[in-house]
Amino acid sequence: MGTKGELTRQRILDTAAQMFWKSSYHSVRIDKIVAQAQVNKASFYQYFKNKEQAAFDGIELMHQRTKEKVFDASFAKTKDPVKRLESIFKEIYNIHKSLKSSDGCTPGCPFVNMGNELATDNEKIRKRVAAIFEDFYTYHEQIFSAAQQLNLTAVKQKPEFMARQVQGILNGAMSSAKIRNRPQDILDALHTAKAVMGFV
Amino acid sequence: MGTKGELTRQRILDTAAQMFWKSSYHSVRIDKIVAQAQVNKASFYQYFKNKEQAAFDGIELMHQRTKEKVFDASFAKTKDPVKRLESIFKEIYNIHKSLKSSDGCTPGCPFVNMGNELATDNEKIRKRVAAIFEDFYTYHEQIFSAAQQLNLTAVKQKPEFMARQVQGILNGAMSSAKIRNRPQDILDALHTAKAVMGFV
Amino acid sequence: MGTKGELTRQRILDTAAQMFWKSSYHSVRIDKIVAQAQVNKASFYQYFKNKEQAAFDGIELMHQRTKEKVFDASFAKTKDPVKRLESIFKEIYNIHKSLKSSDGCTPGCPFVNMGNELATDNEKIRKRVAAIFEDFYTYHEQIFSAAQQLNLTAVKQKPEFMARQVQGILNGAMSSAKIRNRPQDILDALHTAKAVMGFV
Amino acid sequence: MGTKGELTRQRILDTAAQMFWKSSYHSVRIDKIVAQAQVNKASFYQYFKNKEQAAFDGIELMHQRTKEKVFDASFAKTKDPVKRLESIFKEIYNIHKSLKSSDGCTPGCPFVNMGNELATDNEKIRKRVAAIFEDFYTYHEQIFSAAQQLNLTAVKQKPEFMARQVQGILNGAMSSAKIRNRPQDILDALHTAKAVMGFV
DNA sequence: AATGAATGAGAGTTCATTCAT
DNA sequence: GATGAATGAACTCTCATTCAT
Repeated sequence: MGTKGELTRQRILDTAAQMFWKSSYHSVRIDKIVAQAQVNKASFYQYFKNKEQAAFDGIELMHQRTKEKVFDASFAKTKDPVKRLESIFKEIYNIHKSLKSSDGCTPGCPFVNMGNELATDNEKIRKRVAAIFEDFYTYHEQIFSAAQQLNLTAVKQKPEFMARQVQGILNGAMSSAKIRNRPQDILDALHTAKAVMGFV
Repeated sequence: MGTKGELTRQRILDTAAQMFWKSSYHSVRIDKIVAQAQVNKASFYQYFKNKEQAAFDGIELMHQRTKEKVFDASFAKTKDPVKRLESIFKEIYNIHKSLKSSDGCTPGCPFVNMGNELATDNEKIRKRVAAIFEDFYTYHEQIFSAAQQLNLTAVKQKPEFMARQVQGILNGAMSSAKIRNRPQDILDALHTAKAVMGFV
Repeated sequence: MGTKGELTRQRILDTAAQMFWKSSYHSVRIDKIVAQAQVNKASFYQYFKNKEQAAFDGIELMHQRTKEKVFDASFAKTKDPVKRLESIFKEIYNIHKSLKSSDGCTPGCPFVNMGNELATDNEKIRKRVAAIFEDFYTYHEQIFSAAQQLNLTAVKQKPEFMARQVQGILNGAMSSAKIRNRPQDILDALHTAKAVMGFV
Repeated sequence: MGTKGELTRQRILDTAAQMFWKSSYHSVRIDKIVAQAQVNKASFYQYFKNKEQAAFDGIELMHQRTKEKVFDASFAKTKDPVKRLESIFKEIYNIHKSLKSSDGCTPGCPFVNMGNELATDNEKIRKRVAAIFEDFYTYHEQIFSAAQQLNLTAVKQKPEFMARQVQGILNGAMSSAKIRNRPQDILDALHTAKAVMGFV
């Protein structure tokens, strides 16, 4: 687990995931990853079959991290479904705002980025990204179900449907934020998500 | 105008734009474009300074085409704001559905695709894509303004704000459709867009 | 002779010769020549078999021009051998000085330039350049012979030998002027040439 | 220092420098260099940023080699200024004579070749070549100064001026040798150089 | 566990040249 | 006599990947 090799692997993976997120799969070169991670290029291939595998594993790393820092963290803060939703959007907004300050870039959603870039060329990656969104949907479903049970909404949609809509709004907002280089777009979309869910 | 060279340029540009859309900027090789367009590689460079320029011009081609076939066409069909919105989503859905049938791919939004892939690496492209969305916003503004004037909605938001939200929903839905390989996601999002705009 | 086609040919040839002189054979592209000469690229090939032929004919054009403007002009001015030599160097210096003023470049000797660049790769060009120098030698021979007959020098060398030495000094000076971007080097070498010839 | 990579770099550089010398910058292709040096093309780019850098470094290699084998070697042989000058010309002549025997080519001066070919297009290279000649001038200055001090010459010129003249004669002679494919021209010029310096 | 070095395949781009009108 | 358009071949340079130690 905490062996030297495992630490090296983690460093490479972390570096790669960040770089893919902030730029794109194709425009990040192995050379740059290993330079940034301060490892030899051959070490990269000791831990990853190829670039695709690093991207694949990198997405999963981002998944776990997003789960923990955004979704689970938001759920841990409060039981109120509305506040949970607010927290999710705000956490993502905060990340983007601080990245824009430090790096000057608004990277958008790592899953949408990689998914959109590779979906039609790489079925394996497409499916992995799709699966990650399935996981995120469960959080939105919980929020909406709870809101329905607590009579916090009059909207009659099914939670599974609503979950996809809310994640779609969030994804659209992150693309917007990236393309317009304007993190605020994420926060703006929170209002829309709440409106859709019937959270007055 | 209709000169032979201009036709060749159009053929290359059309081919390139389609390929970039269905795959991605980086994974489309010049070799493949010229093979598909049935021109010599040197001809490509007679008409385009470089790959980036072809992508740039290709985005603009898609912009004009989308404007014409989706937005203007939807506006020409009817004056009813709700129906106009419905038509926009449905046109896009139809395009995706038919592409999935013919090519097997769900390509998503060409502007989001290229924007997300290149935004952080290429400011010129990012700005061009952002400008295209500004143009699309004007349609949504018209729709929402008209709806307000016709008392078709009780929502009090500003049209400029609402326009961005609706386009965001649409973009999110196209990403979803691409990543899940499910054009239906676009149609599903129509319901959400209408809800947000207060179109009962 | 003065036909339209002949004029076009002259314009191309003149342009090409100038460009080869100021840059180099390989770094001047046909595209640039025809753009500068304002002719269609196919016209270039109507008048010249290929790039090499244009260079070949261009050298000959420069030869005729140099003969006329530098050597014959210097001989026409005076019968005094020393003044003839001085005039040759000064003419060449003036050309370089004025080119540096107008174009910012010190192009050196067109024959040495092309000869040095192509001699080992292109025997045809090498021989042509060598032949041009043989022609120039005759002027220097005349100068030195006359000086000997007029007792203007005590140097006993053969005129043919001396001619090569003087042209060598001149060529060395033009290379120096080009590489150091300093036309004055040509004028400085006049002193050396006179010393070698025994012109006190 | 003597690492494997450094040896590879040296092999590439040595090969490139020789090829540039014997042909020209533009007519030597990377493909040919790597074939000759028996390395992969990518290895070339591991050690050199680009072709220009290889040429630049190649010039410096030639500089060091010429310094050592021609100038320093001539100075090491004797303290007599006249003999030192003779040795310089003779060494260069020998190199050319032997190259003509082995390769059939008379390559001329590597610095003049590259300088003349690139001076007007590439300021970086021009300056480097000019700097190399500045270095060579110091040897000629030493020779002429010593000759003056030893009363071996009656010529009153300044050593700095004389140095440029002698190197000019040498350069002119090497161009002549190359263009006429006649190494003897270098030896002939020795007589001229001595005459100019007043070495009877 | 790590690294210096190498490489096949291919990327984007440019060139001199020719075709068709 | 001139031109718009096309092209094969080659160019410089880069990439993901592997070898040898």
